[in-house]
Amino acid sequence: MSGESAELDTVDALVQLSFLVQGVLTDVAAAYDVSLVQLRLFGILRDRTPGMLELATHLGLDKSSMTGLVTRAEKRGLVQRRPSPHDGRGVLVSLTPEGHRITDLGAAEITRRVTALCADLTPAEAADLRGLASRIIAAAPRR
Amino acid sequence: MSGESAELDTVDALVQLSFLVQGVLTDVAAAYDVSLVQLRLFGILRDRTPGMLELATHLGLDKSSMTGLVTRAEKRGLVQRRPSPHDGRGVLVSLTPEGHRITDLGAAEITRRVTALCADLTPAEAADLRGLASRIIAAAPRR
DNA sequence: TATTGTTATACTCTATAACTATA
DNA sequence: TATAGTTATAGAGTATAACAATA
Repeated sequence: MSGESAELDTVDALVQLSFLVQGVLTDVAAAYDVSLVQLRLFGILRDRTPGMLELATHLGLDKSSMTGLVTRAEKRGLVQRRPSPHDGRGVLVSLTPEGHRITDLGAAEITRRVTALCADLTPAEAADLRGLASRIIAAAPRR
Repeated sequence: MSGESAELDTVDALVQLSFLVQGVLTDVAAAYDVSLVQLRLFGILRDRTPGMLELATHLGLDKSSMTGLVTRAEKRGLVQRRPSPHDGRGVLVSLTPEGHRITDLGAAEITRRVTALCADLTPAEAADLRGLASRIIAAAPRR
């Protein structure tokens, strides 16, 4: 919440760091002319071919919000809907080759730029940071 | 970008941590029925009484986006516009008492919940985390 | 009846371009 | 001319409620 720099307490440091990282994610998404939510959607589709409800759960959205999200990505040729073979009501969403391509490029760019943020840390310090962050993540309630 | 838990590299750990913290911020904002951007706006107004262009710069928005943002907050009685005494074209934006109230409550709640995220860290570990995060923030290009 | 997904509707947030009014 | 701000417009993203089709 606070202002420029100066001495930061732990809460301010974590909040500002989160804005820094999210800024990178948003920038990278924008470079491919998609939103951060779209990029998260594509990240999920990298490993899976879920239905609309499952996607909505993972992204924390209402199912009705998924319809527009997927439709817009579909119109741009980045994802596709296919009828579920097991359930006549369901559709399965998957990446197209083009969607896969920008997902991979985006992920690589995110890795590059977040790594660059840590350029001033020694390998041991980066490992410390990874360990502390991982413990916070592991302890946090599953969302 | 990755999935559940398992071993995280430094980039994944920072990305997931940023979502965790941003989730807290968004939750707290939603508890007061405002958006995260609104809460950031109020945070700026805590210390200052800027004009629209200055606000737009701080929030990384176009000036035209500020108009609606401020107007919606103004309609809810959380901020107010006053004509600038020095420049007949300008307006100065400030918090109302009610706006100040929810800003303070929101900030306290954020502190509480982000601190809770770190509950499993020892004081020394929290200090390490603060130091590492602060260095990343200090090294990052001013946005 | 319950579940999956879409549609209709309404609102916030955002940007671009054109405009008004001051400087 | 340049600057501060608003308006008009368009589109993404979101939710609620009502709906259709299938289970």
